[in-house]
Amino acid sequence: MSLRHALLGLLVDRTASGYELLKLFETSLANVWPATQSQVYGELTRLADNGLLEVAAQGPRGRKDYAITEAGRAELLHWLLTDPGPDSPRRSSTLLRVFFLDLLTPEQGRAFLEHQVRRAATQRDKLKKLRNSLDWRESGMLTANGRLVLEYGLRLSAMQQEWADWAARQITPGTT
Amino acid sequence: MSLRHALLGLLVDRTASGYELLKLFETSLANVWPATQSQVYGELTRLADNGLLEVAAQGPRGRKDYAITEAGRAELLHWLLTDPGPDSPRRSSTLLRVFFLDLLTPEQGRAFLEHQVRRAATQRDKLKKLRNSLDWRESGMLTANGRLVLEYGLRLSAMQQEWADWAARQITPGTT
DNA sequence: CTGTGACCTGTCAGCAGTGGAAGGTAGGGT
DNA sequence: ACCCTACCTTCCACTGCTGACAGGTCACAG
Repeated sequence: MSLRHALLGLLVDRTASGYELLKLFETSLANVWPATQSQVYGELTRLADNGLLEVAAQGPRGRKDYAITEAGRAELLHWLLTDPGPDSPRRSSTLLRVFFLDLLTPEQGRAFLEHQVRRAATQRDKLKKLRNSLDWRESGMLTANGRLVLEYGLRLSAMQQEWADWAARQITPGTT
Repeated sequence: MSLRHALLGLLVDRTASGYELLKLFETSLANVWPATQSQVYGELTRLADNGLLEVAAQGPRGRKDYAITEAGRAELLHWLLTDPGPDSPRRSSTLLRVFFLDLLTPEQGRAFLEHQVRRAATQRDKLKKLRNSLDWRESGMLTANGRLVLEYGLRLSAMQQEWADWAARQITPGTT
Protein backbone atom coordinates (compact mmCIF):
# COMPACT_ATOMS: atom_id res chain seq x y z
CA MET A 1 0.00 0.00 0.00
CA SER A 2 2.92 2.34 -0.57
CA LEU A 3 1.85 3.45 -4.01
CA ARG A 4 -0.05 6.30 -2.44
CA HIS A 5 3.09 7.50 -0.71
CA ALA A 6 5.15 7.24 -3.85
CA LEU A 7 2.66 9.50 -5.57
CA LEU A 8 2.59 11.94 -2.68
CA GLY A 9 6.36 12.04 -2.70
CA LEU A 10 6.54 12.84 -6.37
CA LEU A 11 4.09 15.69 -5.93
CA VAL A 12 5.87 17.37 -3.05
CA ASP A 13 7.69 20.00 -5.05
CA ARG A 14 5.79 20.05 -8.31
CA THR A 15 2.31 19.49 -9.64
CA ALA A 16 1.68 16.87 -12.29
CA SER A 17 -0.96 14.97 -14.22
CA GLY A 18 -1.52 11.24 -14.01
CA TYR A 19 0.15 10.89 -17.35
CA GLU A 20 3.29 12.65 -16.17
CA LEU A 21 3.40 10.64 -12.99
CA LEU A 22 3.17 7.53 -15.08
CA LYS A 23 6.26 8.59 -16.99
CA LEU A 24 8.05 9.32 -13.77
CA PHE A 25 7.31 5.84 -12.56
CA GLU A 26 8.67 4.34 -15.75
CA THR A 27 11.91 6.23 -15.38
CA SER A 28 12.95 7.05 -11.85
CA LEU A 29 10.90 4.68 -9.71
CA ALA A 30 10.67 1.72 -12.06
CA ASN A 31 13.32 -0.27 -10.19
CA VAL A 32 11.99 0.47 -6.76
CA TRP A 33 8.24 0.52 -7.05
CA PRO A 34 6.78 -0.19 -10.49
CA ALA A 35 3.19 0.77 -11.12
CA THR A 36 0.78 0.37 -13.98
CA GLN A 37 -1.47 2.96 -15.53
CA SER A 38 -4.67 1.61 -13.98
CA GLN A 39 -3.11 1.69 -10.58
CA VAL A 40 -1.88 5.25 -10.82
CA TYR A 41 -5.11 6.75 -12.07
CA GLY A 42 -7.14 4.78 -9.59
CA GLU A 43 -4.97 5.77 -6.67
CA LEU A 44 -5.00 9.43 -7.71
CA THR A 45 -8.77 9.69 -7.62
CA ARG A 46 -8.80 7.86 -4.32
CA LEU A 47 -6.20 10.23 -2.89
CA ALA A 48 -8.19 13.21 -4.08
CA ASP A 49 -11.33 11.78 -2.47
CA ASN A 50 -9.48 11.44 0.81
CA GLY A 51 -8.27 15.01 0.64
CA LEU A 52 -4.59 14.16 0.42
CA LEU A 53 -4.44 15.58 -3.08
CA GLU A 54 -6.44 18.20 -4.93
CA VAL A 55 -6.96 19.05 -8.56
CA ALA A 56 -5.01 22.27 -8.97
CA ALA A 57 -5.88 22.91 -12.61
CA GLN A 58 -7.59 21.40 -15.60
CA GLY A 59 -5.44 21.27 -18.71
CA PRO A 60 -6.09 20.95 -22.46
CA ARG A 61 -7.45 17.47 -23.05
CA GLY A 62 -9.11 16.63 -19.80
CA ARG A 63 -5.75 16.86 -18.14
CA LYS A 64 -5.85 17.23 -14.37
CA ASP A 65 -2.95 18.74 -12.53
CA TYR A 66 -2.73 17.29 -9.09
CA ALA A 67 -1.22 19.09 -6.14
CA ILE A 68 -0.48 17.81 -2.67
CA THR A 69 -2.47 19.20 0.25
CA GLU A 70 -1.42 19.84 3.81
CA ALA A 71 -3.06 16.61 4.86
CA GLY A 72 -1.09 14.85 2.14
CA ARG A 73 2.19 16.31 3.35
CA ALA A 74 1.40 15.23 6.87
CA GLU A 75 0.57 11.70 5.77
CA LEU A 76 3.79 11.48 3.76
CA LEU A 77 5.90 12.68 6.66
CA HIS A 78 4.22 10.26 8.99
CA TRP A 79 4.88 7.40 6.61
CA LEU A 80 8.53 8.34 6.27
CA LEU A 81 8.99 8.15 10.01
CA THR A 82 7.30 4.78 10.25
CA ASP A 83 9.27 1.61 10.55
CA PRO A 84 9.12 -0.19 7.19
CA GLY A 85 8.91 -3.50 8.99
CA PRO A 86 10.66 -6.46 7.46
CA ASP A 87 11.01 -5.36 3.88
CA SER A 88 8.37 -7.37 2.05
CA PRO A 89 9.47 -11.00 2.12
CA ARG A 90 11.36 -11.27 -1.14
CA ARG A 91 9.90 -13.78 -3.52
CA SER A 92 12.42 -14.90 -6.05
CA SER A 93 11.57 -17.51 -8.62
CA THR A 94 15.26 -17.70 -9.44
CA LEU A 95 16.24 -18.68 -5.91
CA LEU A 96 13.33 -21.07 -5.79
CA ARG A 97 14.74 -22.81 -8.83
CA VAL A 98 18.15 -22.98 -7.20
CA PHE A 99 16.53 -24.82 -4.35
CA PHE A 100 15.63 -27.66 -6.67
CA LEU A 101 18.66 -27.45 -8.88
CA ASP A 102 19.87 -30.97 -8.13
CA LEU A 103 17.01 -32.36 -10.16
CA LEU A 104 18.93 -31.30 -13.23
CA THR A 105 22.24 -32.63 -14.44
CA PRO A 106 25.32 -30.78 -13.16
CA GLU A 107 25.81 -29.38 -16.64
CA GLN A 108 22.30 -27.98 -16.77
CA GLY A 109 22.65 -26.59 -13.28
CA ARG A 110 25.87 -24.83 -14.12
CA ALA A 111 24.37 -23.46 -17.30
CA PHE A 112 21.50 -22.02 -15.31
CA LEU A 113 23.78 -20.28 -12.87
CA GLU A 114 26.05 -18.97 -15.56
CA HIS A 115 23.01 -17.51 -17.20
CA GLN A 116 22.36 -15.66 -13.97
CA VAL A 117 25.91 -14.37 -13.99
CA ARG A 118 25.32 -12.83 -17.37
CA ARG A 119 21.96 -11.43 -16.38
CA ALA A 120 23.44 -9.68 -13.36
CA ALA A 121 26.32 -8.35 -15.41
CA THR A 122 23.93 -6.88 -17.95
CA GLN A 123 21.90 -5.21 -15.25
CA ARG A 124 25.07 -3.83 -13.73
CA ASP A 125 26.16 -2.32 -17.01
CA LYS A 126 22.79 -0.72 -17.50
CA LEU A 127 22.96 0.94 -14.12
CA LYS A 128 26.52 2.09 -14.68
CA LYS A 129 25.50 3.75 -17.91
CA LEU A 130 22.58 5.36 -16.16
CA ARG A 131 24.84 6.76 -13.49
CA ASN A 132 27.33 8.16 -15.95
CA SER A 133 24.61 9.73 -18.04
CA LEU A 134 23.17 11.94 -15.32
CA ASP A 135 25.85 12.22 -12.73
CA TRP A 136 26.82 15.88 -12.77
CA ARG A 137 24.42 18.67 -11.89
CA GLU A 138 20.78 17.85 -12.68
CA SER A 139 19.00 18.79 -9.51
CA GLY A 140 15.90 16.93 -10.70
CA MET A 141 15.48 14.76 -7.62
CA LEU A 142 18.04 12.27 -8.81
CA THR A 143 20.81 14.15 -7.04
CA ALA A 144 20.99 13.13 -3.46
CA ASN A 145 18.48 10.35 -2.85
CA GLY A 146 18.42 8.91 -6.33
CA ARG A 147 22.15 8.36 -6.17
CA LEU A 148 21.79 6.39 -2.96
CA VAL A 149 19.22 4.11 -4.51
CA LEU A 150 21.24 3.77 -7.68
CA GLU A 151 24.25 2.76 -5.64
CA TYR A 152 22.14 0.11 -3.97
CA GLY A 153 21.23 -1.29 -7.36
CA LEU A 154 24.87 -1.35 -8.38
CA ARG A 155 25.96 -3.16 -5.27
CA LEU A 156 23.09 -5.60 -5.55
CA SER A 157 23.84 -6.59 -9.13
CA ALA A 158 27.53 -6.89 -8.31
CA MET A 159 26.73 -9.18 -5.42
CA GLN A 160 24.40 -11.28 -7.54
CA GLN A 161 27.01 -11.67 -10.20
CA GLU A 162 29.67 -12.79 -7.75
CA TRP A 163 27.28 -15.14 -6.02
CA ALA A 164 26.09 -16.82 -9.20
CA ASP A 165 29.66 -17.23 -10.34
CA TRP A 166 30.62 -18.73 -7.02
CA ALA A 167 27.59 -21.02 -7.02
CA ALA A 168 28.32 -22.24 -10.52
CA ARG A 169 31.79 -23.23 -9.41
CA GLN A 170 30.36 -25.04 -6.40
CA ILE A 171 28.44 -27.42 -8.60
CA THR A 172 31.30 -28.96 -10.52
CA PRO A 173 34.21 -28.44 -8.18
CA GLY A 174 37.24 -30.18 -9.63
CA THR A 175 36.91 -30.06 -13.41
CA THR A 176 40.43 -30.99 -14.41
CA MET B 1 2.48 -18.69 -10.23
CA SER B 2 5.51 -20.58 -8.95
CA LEU B 3 3.83 -21.85 -5.81
CA ARG B 4 2.77 -24.97 -7.70
CA HIS B 5 6.36 -25.66 -8.61
CA ALA B 6 7.55 -25.14 -5.09
CA LEU B 7 5.05 -27.75 -3.95
CA LEU B 8 6.01 -30.16 -6.69
CA GLY B 9 9.64 -29.74 -5.78
CA LEU B 10 9.04 -30.51 -2.14
CA LEU B 11 7.18 -33.67 -3.08
CA VAL B 12 9.82 -35.04 -5.41
CA ASP B 13 11.44 -37.43 -2.96
CA ARG B 14 8.86 -37.77 -0.25
CA THR B 15 5.12 -37.69 0.22
CA ALA B 16 3.47 -35.22 2.56
CA SER B 17 0.22 -33.72 3.73
CA GLY B 18 -0.77 -30.11 3.30
CA TYR B 19 -0.01 -29.56 6.93
CA GLU B 20 3.51 -30.88 6.59
CA LEU B 21 4.12 -28.83 3.47
CA LEU B 22 2.98 -25.79 5.35
CA LYS B 23 5.64 -26.45 7.99
CA LEU B 24 8.24 -26.92 5.31
CA PHE B 25 7.36 -23.55 3.87
CA GLU B 26 7.72 -21.91 7.24
CA THR B 27 11.17 -23.34 7.69
CA SER B 28 13.11 -23.96 4.54
CA LEU B 29 11.33 -21.90 1.92
CA ALA B 30 10.16 -19.00 4.06
CA ASN B 31 12.89 -16.67 2.83
CA VAL B 32 12.52 -17.54 -0.80
CA TRP B 33 8.85 -18.09 -1.41
CA PRO B 34 6.55 -17.62 1.57
CA ALA B 35 3.06 -19.08 1.37
CA THR B 36 0.02 -19.03 3.57
CA GLN B 37 -2.20 -21.88 4.59
CA SER B 38 -5.06 -20.94 2.27
CA GLN B 39 -2.74 -20.82 -0.65
CA VAL B 40 -1.11 -24.18 -0.03
CA TYR B 41 -4.31 -26.12 0.45
CA GLY B 42 -5.94 -24.45 -2.50
CA GLU B 43 -3.05 -25.12 -4.78
CA LEU B 44 -2.82 -28.74 -3.68
CA THR B 45 -6.39 -29.53 -4.66
CA ARG B 46 -5.88 -27.71 -7.94
CA LEU B 47 -2.72 -29.69 -8.62
CA ALA B 48 -4.51 -32.93 -7.85
CA ASP B 49 -7.33 -31.94 -10.20
CA ASN B 50 -4.81 -31.35 -12.96
CA GLY B 51 -3.20 -34.71 -12.41
CA LEU B 52 0.16 -33.34 -11.34
CA LEU B 53 -0.34 -34.75 -7.88
CA GLU B 54 -2.33 -37.63 -6.50
CA VAL B 55 -3.60 -38.58 -3.07
CA ALA B 56 -1.38 -41.49 -2.11
CA ALA B 57 -3.01 -42.26 1.20
CA GLN B 58 -5.62 -41.05 3.64
CA GLY B 59 -4.35 -40.65 7.16
CA PRO B 60 -5.91 -40.42 10.63
CA ARG B 61 -7.83 -37.14 10.77
CA GLY B 62 -8.76 -36.53 7.19
CA ARG B 63 -5.08 -36.27 6.40
CA LYS B 64 -4.22 -36.64 2.74
CA ASP B 65 -0.77 -37.72 1.73
CA TYR B 66 0.07 -36.23 -1.61
CA ALA B 67 2.51 -37.80 -4.05
CA ILE B 68 3.88 -36.38 -7.27
CA THR B 69 2.85 -38.04 -10.54
CA GLU B 70 4.80 -38.50 -13.73
CA ALA B 71 3.01 -35.53 -15.23
CA GLY B 72 4.02 -33.54 -12.18
CA ARG B 73 7.66 -34.51 -12.54
CA ALA B 74 7.59 -33.52 -16.18
CA GLU B 75 6.05 -30.15 -15.39
CA LEU B 76 8.62 -29.47 -12.69
CA LEU B 77 11.52 -30.35 -14.97
CA HIS B 78 10.11 -28.16 -17.71
CA TRP B 79 9.78 -25.26 -15.31
CA LEU B 80 13.33 -25.67 -14.09
CA LEU B 81 14.62 -25.38 -17.63
CA THR B 82 12.58 -22.27 -18.33
CA ASP B 83 14.10 -18.85 -18.23
CA PRO B 84 12.93 -17.14 -15.03
CA GLY B 85 12.67 -13.87 -16.89
CA PRO B 86 13.62 -10.69 -15.08
CA ASP B 87 13.28 -11.77 -11.48
CA SER B 88 10.03 -10.19 -10.32
CA PRO B 89 10.59 -6.43 -10.21
CA ARG B 90 11.62 -5.99 -6.63
CA ARG B 91 9.32 -3.69 -4.70
CA SER B 92 11.02 -2.28 -1.67
CA SER B 93 9.24 0.14 0.61
CA THR B 94 12.58 0.82 2.27
CA LEU B 95 14.22 2.00 -0.93
CA LEU B 96 11.12 3.98 -1.76
CA ARG B 97 11.52 5.81 1.50
CA VAL B 98 15.16 6.49 0.73
CA PHE B 99 14.02 8.15 -2.45
CA PHE B 100 12.22 10.80 -0.45
CA LEU B 101 14.64 10.95 2.42
CA ASP B 102 15.49 14.62 1.94
CA LEU B 103 12.06 15.55 3.22
CA LEU B 104 13.35 14.70 6.67
CA THR B 105 16.07 16.45 8.60
CA PRO B 106 19.60 15.08 8.09
CA GLU B 107 19.44 13.68 11.60
CA GLN B 108 16.24 11.82 10.92
CA GLY B 109 17.57 10.56 7.63
CA ARG B 110 20.72 9.26 9.22
CA ALA B 111 18.73 7.62 11.97
CA PHE B 112 16.63 5.85 9.38
CA LEU B 113 19.64 4.47 7.56
CA GLU B 114 21.37 3.45 10.73
CA HIS B 115 18.27 1.57 11.63
CA GLN B 116 18.66 -0.29 8.35
CA VAL B 117 22.25 -1.09 9.23
CA ARG B 118 21.09 -2.74 12.40
CA ARG B 119 18.28 -4.58 10.69
CA ALA B 120 20.65 -6.05 8.12
CA ALA B 121 23.14 -7.02 10.80
CA THR B 122 20.43 -8.84 12.73
CA GLN B 123 19.33 -10.72 9.67
CA ARG B 124 22.93 -11.64 8.94
CA ASP B 125 23.42 -13.02 12.42
CA LYS B 126 20.27 -15.06 12.14
CA LEU B 127 21.45 -16.65 8.92
CA LYS B 128 24.90 -17.30 10.31
CA LYS B 129 23.39 -19.14 13.25
CA LEU B 130 21.19 -21.09 10.89
CA ARG B 131 24.20 -22.14 8.85
CA ASN B 132 26.20 -23.22 11.84
CA SER B 133 23.31 -25.17 13.26
CA LEU B 134 22.85 -27.53 10.33
CA ASP B 135 26.07 -27.41 8.44
CA TRP B 136 27.46 -30.93 8.80
CA ARG B 137 25.77 -33.98 7.37
CA GLU B 138 21.96 -33.68 7.32
CA SER B 139 21.12 -34.77 3.84
CA GLY B 140 17.63 -33.37 4.27
CA MET B 141 17.59 -31.26 1.11
CA LEU B 142 19.47 -28.47 2.81
CA THR B 143 22.81 -29.90 1.80
CA ALA B 144 23.68 -28.80 -1.69
CA ASN B 145 21.02 -26.40 -2.90
CA GLY B 146 19.97 -25.02 0.42
CA ARG B 147 23.53 -23.98 1.12
CA LEU B 148 23.66 -22.03 -2.10
CA VAL B 149 20.52 -20.14 -1.24
CA LEU B 150 21.69 -19.57 2.31
CA GLU B 151 24.92 -18.13 1.01
CA TYR B 152 22.90 -15.77 -1.15
CA GLY B 153 21.06 -14.55 1.91
CA LEU B 154 24.32 -14.04 3.76
CA ARG B 155 25.85 -12.04 0.95
CA LEU B 156 22.69 -10.01 0.52
CA SER B 157 22.43 -8.98 4.13
CA ALA B 158 26.14 -8.17 4.21
CA MET B 159 25.72 -5.97 1.17
CA GLN B 160 22.70 -4.25 2.66
CA GLN B 161 24.55 -3.55 5.85
CA GLU B 162 27.53 -2.03 4.07
CA TRP B 163 25.31 0.00 1.79
CA ALA B 164 23.18 1.45 4.59
CA ASP B 165 26.31 2.32 6.52
CA TRP B 166 27.81 4.02 3.49
CA ALA B 167 24.57 5.85 2.76
CA ALA B 168 24.28 7.10 6.32
CA ARG B 169 27.75 8.59 6.03
CA GLN B 170 26.82 10.23 2.75
CA ILE B 171 24.13 12.28 4.42
CA THR B 172 26.20 14.15 6.96
CA PRO B 173 29.64 14.07 5.40
CA GLY B 174 31.91 16.15 7.58
CA THR B 175 30.65 15.91 11.13
CA THR B 176 33.60 17.36 12.98
C1' DC C 1 -7.49 18.81 -44.45
C1' DT C 2 -6.26 14.34 -43.25
C1' DG C 3 -3.83 11.26 -40.81
C1' DT C 4 -0.45 9.83 -37.42
C1' DG C 5 1.17 9.94 -33.09
C1' DA C 6 1.64 11.87 -28.65
C1' DC C 7 -1.20 13.15 -24.90
C1' DC C 8 -4.77 12.00 -21.32
C1' DT C 9 -8.25 9.68 -18.66
C1' DG C 10 -11.27 5.96 -17.27
C1' DT C 11 -13.06 1.01 -16.31
C1' DC C 12 -13.30 -3.95 -15.91
C1' DA C 13 -12.23 -8.95 -15.54
C1' DG C 14 -9.11 -11.77 -13.40
C1' DC C 15 -5.37 -13.62 -10.49
C1' DA C 16 -2.14 -14.11 -6.66
C1' DG C 17 -1.67 -13.36 -1.97
C1' DT C 18 -3.42 -12.11 2.92
C1' DG C 19 -5.93 -12.97 7.06
C1' DG C 20 -9.13 -15.06 9.48
C1' DA C 21 -13.11 -17.91 10.58
C1' DA C 22 -15.04 -22.42 11.04
C1' DG C 23 -15.01 -27.21 12.07
C1' DG C 24 -13.37 -31.43 13.14
C1' DT C 25 -10.17 -35.63 14.83
C1' DA C 26 -6.41 -38.06 17.24
C1' DG C 27 -3.19 -38.59 21.07
C1' DG C 28 -1.05 -37.69 25.49
C1' DG C 29 -0.96 -36.08 30.19
C1' DT C 30 -3.19 -35.50 34.59
C1' DA D 1 -12.54 -39.65 32.02
C1' DC D 2 -11.21 -35.34 30.67
C1' DC D 3 -9.14 -31.53 28.44
C1' DC D 4 -5.66 -29.48 25.94
C1' DT D 5 -2.76 -29.34 22.22
C1' DA D 6 -1.27 -30.58 17.96
C1' DC D 7 -2.99 -32.11 13.78
C1' DC D 8 -5.68 -31.35 9.46
C1' DT D 9 -8.72 -29.40 6.11
C1' DT D 10 -11.96 -26.12 3.70
C1' DC D 11 -13.99 -21.64 2.60
C1' DC D 12 -14.39 -16.68 2.01
C1' DA D 13 -13.90 -11.61 1.87
C1' DC D 14 -10.56 -8.27 0.75
C1' DT D 15 -6.56 -5.97 -1.36
C1' DG D 16 -2.87 -5.01 -4.71
C1' DC D 17 -1.57 -5.68 -9.13
C1' DT D 18 -1.83 -6.87 -14.12
C1' DG D 19 -3.41 -6.43 -18.85
C1' DA D 20 -6.45 -5.00 -21.87
C1' DC D 21 -10.07 -2.43 -23.70
C1' DA D 22 -12.39 2.00 -24.61
C1' DG D 23 -12.63 6.63 -25.55
C1' DG D 24 -11.28 11.13 -26.41
C1' DT D 25 -8.26 15.60 -27.74
C1' DC D 26 -4.45 18.41 -29.32
C1' DA D 27 -0.38 19.31 -32.60
C1' DC D 28 2.09 18.84 -36.43
C1' DA D 29 3.50 17.05 -41.11
C1' DG D 30 2.53 16.18 -45.67
